[in-house]
Amino acid sequence: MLEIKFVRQNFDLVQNSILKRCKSTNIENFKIYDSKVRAILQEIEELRHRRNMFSDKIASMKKKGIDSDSLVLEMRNESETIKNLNSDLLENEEKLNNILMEIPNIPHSSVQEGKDSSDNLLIRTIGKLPDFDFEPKHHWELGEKLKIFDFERASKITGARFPLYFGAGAKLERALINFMLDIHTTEHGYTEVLPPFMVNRQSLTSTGQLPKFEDDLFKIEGWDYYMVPTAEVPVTNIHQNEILDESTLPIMYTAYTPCFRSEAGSYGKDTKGLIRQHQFNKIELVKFAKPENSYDELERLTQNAETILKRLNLPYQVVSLCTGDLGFSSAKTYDIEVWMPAQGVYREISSCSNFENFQARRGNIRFKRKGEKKTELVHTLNGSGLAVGRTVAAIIENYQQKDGSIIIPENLRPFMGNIERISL
RNA sequence: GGAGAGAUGGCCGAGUAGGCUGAAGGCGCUCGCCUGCUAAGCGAGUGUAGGGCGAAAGUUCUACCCAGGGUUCGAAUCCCUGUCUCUCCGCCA
Repeated sequence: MLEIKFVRQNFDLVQNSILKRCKSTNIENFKIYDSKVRAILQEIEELRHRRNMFSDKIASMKKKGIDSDSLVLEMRNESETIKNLNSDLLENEEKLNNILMEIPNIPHSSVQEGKDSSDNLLIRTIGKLPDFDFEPKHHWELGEKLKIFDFERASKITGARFPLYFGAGAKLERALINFMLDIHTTEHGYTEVLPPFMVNRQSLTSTGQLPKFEDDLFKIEGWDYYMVPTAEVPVTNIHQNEILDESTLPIMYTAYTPCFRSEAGSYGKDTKGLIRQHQFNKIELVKFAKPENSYDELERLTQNAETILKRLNLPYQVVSLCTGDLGFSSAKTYDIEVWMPAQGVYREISSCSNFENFQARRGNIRFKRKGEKKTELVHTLNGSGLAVGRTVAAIIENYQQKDGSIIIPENLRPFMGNIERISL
């Protein structure tokens, strides 16, 4: 959320930034409701001031034994007026707030203007593409042949787009989770967190999934709970409504969670394999940083995610999302895309963002500098480190052999009982 | 699932026969003093948000004692609903 004062004073800039994002959010009514709210508020405050004064007067009259009935009667009416004005106020405030909650973050000045992913800026390309002397197969073909996953049976258990791993496949997924968590905790200094896998409405509002993107979520019927779409939500909300001590910043957490997404609007896209599932595993990196450091922290966080790919010897590229492709809450985002040989394309495997104080304002996450009395909003950042299912897919495709077996990346072997390859 | 107790400022913790209590006290924090360092000690200050006036220091008004309703001229204090925490019983991985 942007600060209401900022929107009021920089209305054109805000509107412009929505245009740059190629979004159609209409904020014209902001001005109307804003001035209405302010006018009503002023009136109420005056009336309340009067009421407070006369209440004191009534108190002292009663003490002295003076008759105050007429004054009481008058104040009774006035209280009624205040009550009516107040419901008027609430109504307008709600409308104003709804608009405010749907305004996306302002892109950082370094973010390239563009309409969609085709305008994203390539930052770097790392690693050597594998050189096959045969036609590389898709991971789902290889995986099903090796009997390490079975999408048919998964759909029987639940429905389309759910994973079901067996044997070395299940182990590979688990090994990667441990591999990633170990590197982030022991080498990059993150604290491991295991959060709830369901979150409430307030938490999703803090991080920006709600109110706008309810359709993307799985909701628990009869509860105010939702399945986590990403660990970003529970982990960022650890410090919801807190005032952090400056000396603890940056706070760095890493968490494994499964992620649940309805994938509304993506029917027909990536229908096969592990790329787009309703449930997938992900390791998340989350930081709470001081404003002046947050862009350095973003670079570091992105590199932390890249480290995993480097250790696995998977080729990838990093792109900076253009304004049109940027997520709602983000001011700047780097996507890390891993090479998928069968399709011959780079696919997103991590998304690392700086939200500046956009989420912090919604979640009321602040810090206090030593010697200062004012609190400030922290900057929040997060990124995948990495999406596990897609990493499995990438390993299978990049490490496939002519005979259909899969070589296990060397650094991962200690986590796989030291086996060197998955074969029939 | 049944029965109780509680929710107050950065933290701990007073305050319920309704009216200068934005809220005692303590801790913490900030500034100053003192002790050749440190610790201790002494003094002063120290909530948040919004609005008015002021160049600023400041000043003034409004709101906030879990949340939302209600009673009342007036509620941290009374009533209702909800949420969360704790204790006991039951059940259970």
